[in-house]
Amino acid sequence: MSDTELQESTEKLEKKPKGGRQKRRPAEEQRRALLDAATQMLLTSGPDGISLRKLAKEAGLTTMAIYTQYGGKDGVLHALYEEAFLRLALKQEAVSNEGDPLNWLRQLGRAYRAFAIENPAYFALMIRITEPQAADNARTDPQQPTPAREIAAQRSFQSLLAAITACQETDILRTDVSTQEIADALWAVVNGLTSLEMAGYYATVEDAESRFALTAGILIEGFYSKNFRALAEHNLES
Amino acid sequence: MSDTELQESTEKLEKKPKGGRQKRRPAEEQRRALLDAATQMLLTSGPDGISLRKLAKEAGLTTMAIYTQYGGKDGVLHALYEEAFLRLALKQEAVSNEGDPLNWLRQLGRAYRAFAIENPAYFALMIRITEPQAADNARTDPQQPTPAREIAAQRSFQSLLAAITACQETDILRTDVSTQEIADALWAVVNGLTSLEMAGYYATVEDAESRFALTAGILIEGFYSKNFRALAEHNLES
DNA sequence: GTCCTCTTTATAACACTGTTATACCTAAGA
DNA sequence: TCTTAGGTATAACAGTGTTATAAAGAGGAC
Repeated sequence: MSDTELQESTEKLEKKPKGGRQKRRPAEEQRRALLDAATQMLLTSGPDGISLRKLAKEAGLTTMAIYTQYGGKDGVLHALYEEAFLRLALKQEAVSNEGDPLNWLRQLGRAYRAFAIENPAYFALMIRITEPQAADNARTDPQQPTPAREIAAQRSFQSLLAAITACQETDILRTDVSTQEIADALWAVVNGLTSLEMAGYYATVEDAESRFALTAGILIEGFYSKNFRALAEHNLES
Repeated sequence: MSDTELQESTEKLEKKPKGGRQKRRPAEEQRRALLDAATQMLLTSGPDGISLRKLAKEAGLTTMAIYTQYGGKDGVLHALYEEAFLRLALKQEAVSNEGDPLNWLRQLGRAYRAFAIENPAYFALMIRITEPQAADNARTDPQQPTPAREIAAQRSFQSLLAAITACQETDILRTDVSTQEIADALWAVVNGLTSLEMAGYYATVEDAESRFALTAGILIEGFYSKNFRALAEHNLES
């Protein structure tokens, strides 16, 4: 993971100066120092271990700077949240999309799980904001997207949609179900399995891996096209 | 939901008096008053809205009483957590287990989702403690069960295991995969779908229902036995 | 019934948290 | 250079969970 790539995306979020008046150099440095300290704090102590006062002390600033730069604790968490999705997206995009589209799809699922295992703090943050809070709220006002709803528009979701589309175009997966529906189903399952594993539900890594392979595998097979299903069964018998 | 049933189970958790010396009547009343106030606070303000000071004031006690009765905030949350699983278990057991075992299994899944929709605060609490925290910890010391691991031993899981066993005995579901494996798979999917819905991922209730039906349906079909699969396809064609 | 002991109380303090009001000061525009 | 809008620092505010300490209560022993 290159820092420049992360930096690029982070700078997009920079607030545009309203009146053009700003201490520009120090402001960017502070933003970055703050985010770096927050990242470090997230990795070592988890999402709950982040304290504004410790954060300010770590970055050599006062708490007020956090408010001017990020608007408060929620702003810092949101920035980390976006960085988490960016890191996931980069990992998804690192999966080779050449060759068998079905293998590509499977590798995407494995990459999702691998990301959670490698970055448990980031994963915790991601599903934390995905927490139950405003299911009704989301329905009453669908125009205002809930954090969870944004995920569908995230970069990391694009790889999944592309892989499924490729599988549908090569007559591996059914086309009588929309790409979005298949993506939703696969995401729900992969995320559900990974969440349980991270929560310590499975006793061993082997257990977690076998459950993941079994469940995700069965679901994907359920979306096989008729032709591909016949082909797969034929190959299995011979 | 009858209060007596809940009371029964709650009293099981009562700490046994070490020396036999205790103000018995007031102690039990306080415990209950505290838990009732906590339940009320959970339902109105969510898990984060619970404050020990407000709780004590609501129940007409001081904060110290909470520490002697529950040992602190974690103790209160744990009590609510157990009550949540008890309520879920009662809802699962209310599903009729007569007639078609496959229908029983399907209804159990729907009951899980219905519980979350009817009791969003309880559901939030349940998956909150199921949060990523100690996956590694659980693996290094499998004897000490993680909260998430306890779920498998909970009453609510027993219905699921029973339904799957019934389906296996009537040659509806495969027997080359263990009951536990099927239960794990179904739970991961149903919980994953429900979590996403409660997080506001699906725009409409119809969307959520159709995704639930599609994904859970496909997974269950993947566990069909050969005979039942042939039978199902035959019925579908005619 | 009286005394002793141990537990539960109540009060208050401790060490934090996120947030905000109020001055101060700096840096940019006219 | 002067003015002014902005960021900065200090400190206060309103909370939080937890804990030390002293007063009060109840139960068993005698």
